[in-house]
Amino acid sequence: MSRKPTALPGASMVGPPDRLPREDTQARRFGATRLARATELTEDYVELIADLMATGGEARTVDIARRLGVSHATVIKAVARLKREALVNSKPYRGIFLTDSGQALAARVRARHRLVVAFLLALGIPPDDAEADAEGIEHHVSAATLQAFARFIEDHKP
Amino acid sequence: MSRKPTALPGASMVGPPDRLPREDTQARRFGATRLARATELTEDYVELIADLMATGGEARTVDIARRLGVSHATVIKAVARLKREALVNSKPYRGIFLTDSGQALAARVRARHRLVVAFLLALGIPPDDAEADAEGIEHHVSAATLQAFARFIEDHKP
DNA sequence: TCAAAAGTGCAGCCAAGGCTATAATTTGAT
DNA sequence: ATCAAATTATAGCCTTGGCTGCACTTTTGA
Repeated sequence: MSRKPTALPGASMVGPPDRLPREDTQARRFGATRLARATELTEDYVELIADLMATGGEARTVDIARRLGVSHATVIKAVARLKREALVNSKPYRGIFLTDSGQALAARVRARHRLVVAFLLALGIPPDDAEADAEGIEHHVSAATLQAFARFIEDHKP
Repeated sequence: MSRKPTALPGASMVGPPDRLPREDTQARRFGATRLARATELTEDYVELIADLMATGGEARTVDIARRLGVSHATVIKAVARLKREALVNSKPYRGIFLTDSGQALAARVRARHRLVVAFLLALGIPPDDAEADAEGIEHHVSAATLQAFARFIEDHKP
């Protein structure tokens, strides 16, 4: 069978950067996607906490759990992680609060989310699907794509 | 503090279906996104295996590992899971093969991937970003959105 | 006021998806 | 034919993100 030598890391690199999706290119892309996946939940939590505080004045474990559809124990563990990452503060039996960097992240995430939803709506996608899809898509949109979305919305103003 | 009653599951539902994103709606959306996340890797593997077989005639553990940028041990574990899910076949020290349902899934995933990339390109996003973003986005695109993407591409043919 | 309900926290379990290190098998070259 | 290199497999460990069950505070309301 083939047993092709498959270009070792340190290999020559004499030829032109061939136009085929080189292995390491794809590997880098997968790595990036993997990283994005890891930050998805963080972004979801921070965005949700900001939302709860904005509308109800406080973010409680049980509220987050209900909105996310997970058990409260899961939320407590996640919040512990967010605390380690200095995105939230909390004291036992007192609510959960965003730190400054938590708020900054929330603002960024929120803006991006709105833009993605607006874009999907401008494309003519039904609101329910737009919201649902945005939830998953928003975490994987590069700056270039975000810009393109914004441009499209601008060009399709009523 | 507020301590709002938060509409229990079986609750009356007398009032109008209020326009705010109801808790359970959002919870359902998050659940769906969570599910999508769980299937992402499956889809990536199946797509990659199909690709390797199409171009090189076989899919080997080490090839998959290199393309994905993970260790071979990780691949072996993932393949074991795919086997449990009846998407691939494999015998020790022999390659990895897609079952019928594996091939069907691969075909679907591949078509969707191409469509998403084509859409991003049609939007004017640079090829590199388009490819990278598609990798993450493709797993979160509903049928409705996919249709909208196809329509857009059609409408923007040169 | 004080007991029940609601909310919070903790321990321990599971599966997934990573890893390294070690063992086993196959392949290729001499 | 043999032996080294490549490939494949296994074992054991870690973290994350789920869960349930139990214990502990806080809040509420009779």
